[in-house]
Amino acid sequence: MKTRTRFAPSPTGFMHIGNLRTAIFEYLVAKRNGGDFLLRIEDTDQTRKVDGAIEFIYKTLELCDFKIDEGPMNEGECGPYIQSERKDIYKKYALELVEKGHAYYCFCTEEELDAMRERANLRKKPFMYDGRCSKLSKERIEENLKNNVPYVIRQKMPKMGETIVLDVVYGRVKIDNSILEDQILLKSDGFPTYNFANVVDDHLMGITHVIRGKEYLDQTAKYNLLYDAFGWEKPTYIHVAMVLGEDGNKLSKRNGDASFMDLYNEGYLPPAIVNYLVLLGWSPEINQEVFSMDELIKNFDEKRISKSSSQYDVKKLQWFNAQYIKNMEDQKYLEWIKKYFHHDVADKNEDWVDHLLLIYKSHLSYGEQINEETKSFFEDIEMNEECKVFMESDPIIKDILMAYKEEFINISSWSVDAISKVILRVKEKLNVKGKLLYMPIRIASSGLMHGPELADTLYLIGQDKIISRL
RNA sequence: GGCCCGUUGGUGAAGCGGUUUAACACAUAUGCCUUUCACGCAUACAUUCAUGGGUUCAAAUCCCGUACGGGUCACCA
Repeated sequence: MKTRTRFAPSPTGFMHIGNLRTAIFEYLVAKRNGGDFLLRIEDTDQTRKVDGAIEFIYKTLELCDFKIDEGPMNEGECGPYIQSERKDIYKKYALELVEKGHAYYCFCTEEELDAMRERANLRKKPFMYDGRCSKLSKERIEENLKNNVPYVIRQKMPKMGETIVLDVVYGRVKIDNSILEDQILLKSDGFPTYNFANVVDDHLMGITHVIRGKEYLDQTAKYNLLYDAFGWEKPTYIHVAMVLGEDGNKLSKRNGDASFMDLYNEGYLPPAIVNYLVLLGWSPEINQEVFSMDELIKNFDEKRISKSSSQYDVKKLQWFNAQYIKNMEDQKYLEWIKKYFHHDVADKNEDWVDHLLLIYKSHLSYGEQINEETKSFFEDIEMNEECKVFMESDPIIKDILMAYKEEFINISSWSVDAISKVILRVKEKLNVKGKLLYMPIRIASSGLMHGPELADTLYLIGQDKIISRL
């Protein structure tokens, strides 16, 4: 059987890295086995829909270099790929279950349910629907339906015994049937619930491997019961532990910026993000960390997904990103970094800009950083305390700076080479070296104690500006 | 609260009963290199695998309890 996996987000227009990481796993499982990766939109909750969300998801997956074999914008045989457009399908299958005696009509109103819940609360008992509507007579049901009494369809759960869930990561998990509520399959608005839609769609779309967050592990018992009721073959389940935020808490929109788009907009490269994320909760058998997509496909093995949750760590992401930046071709790098570079360069020529950007290539962790790093080339400089302390640490520094100034004024053709020679001459003239030779001029010209190659830096700041800053 | 799952260093993690005096990577610290900073390179960083017991000649690795963390119990997904 051909391996088929699916990414099934709800269209909220927001994708945090935990979701993305699930998509990565789904994609890799499919491609590792030469299978298909599908996109399905789970919009059964009509209140959460956001315009443009589908395009947003396509864009995100495309940036990450995931090829969608079937989805709402490139339909295959199993369409539609948007759940709200499959309403009739769910109803048909829900009715089939009623027919078979595995589900029943329930006419309890939300008010009635609330009251039951209230009563259970008072007795400090957890509430569970008691299945009273499953005992309704045929005539009563007929009559209610004829009178258009609103209804939901509930799944009939076994009251005894246990259901076994087999999972690639967590192994064999036993769930007591007595805790399973007669869950709603079809809501009174005719839409299916998430759980029901999932089972029906996964089966109809030929999904062989279901990869999802660990928070669904308990629910899987209900899924299995549903598959059994239909007489369908169950998929292979791969539940993955959560990704936690840097503070060790659950990721959330509020508490940080762990969204793919935010990272992308800050100048993190999608392949680096993917590479970082895939290693969060999964480790390859070989001792390697930087992987191309092809290498990932070759090396991925769902059996090596870890059971415990892992914490997101920007520092490591930054390291990955820096690796990817360093490995870019210069031309590609320039094209890319210019999207993030916002300083006003109207009065500079292109070579100057390229030169500047290039000397920072091996210094960057993410794109946006270029603006802060190159600030001293565009704005007035401001020394911090550390610099001031250094500048006053030795009286000879004044002489050193004067020497530089004189030399710079005398340079007739301003070039990196000429500047290097000046540095050498100052060194001999005043007999200083190391920090004392470099730091004064570095601080005076850029206001910083670190940066790329000094001669390049001075060259780019420009003769006039340097002299005036001295 | 019931049920389910997890627990190796600041972080990601390897490890699947003996060759582990716990790999590798990020971060951190120090040194080397470049007559500076960074880049790069090198070294250091868990006597110990949440904890208590047990099984075994031998346990991070198997079993049980405890603690802690997380998840789940909707006409949300």
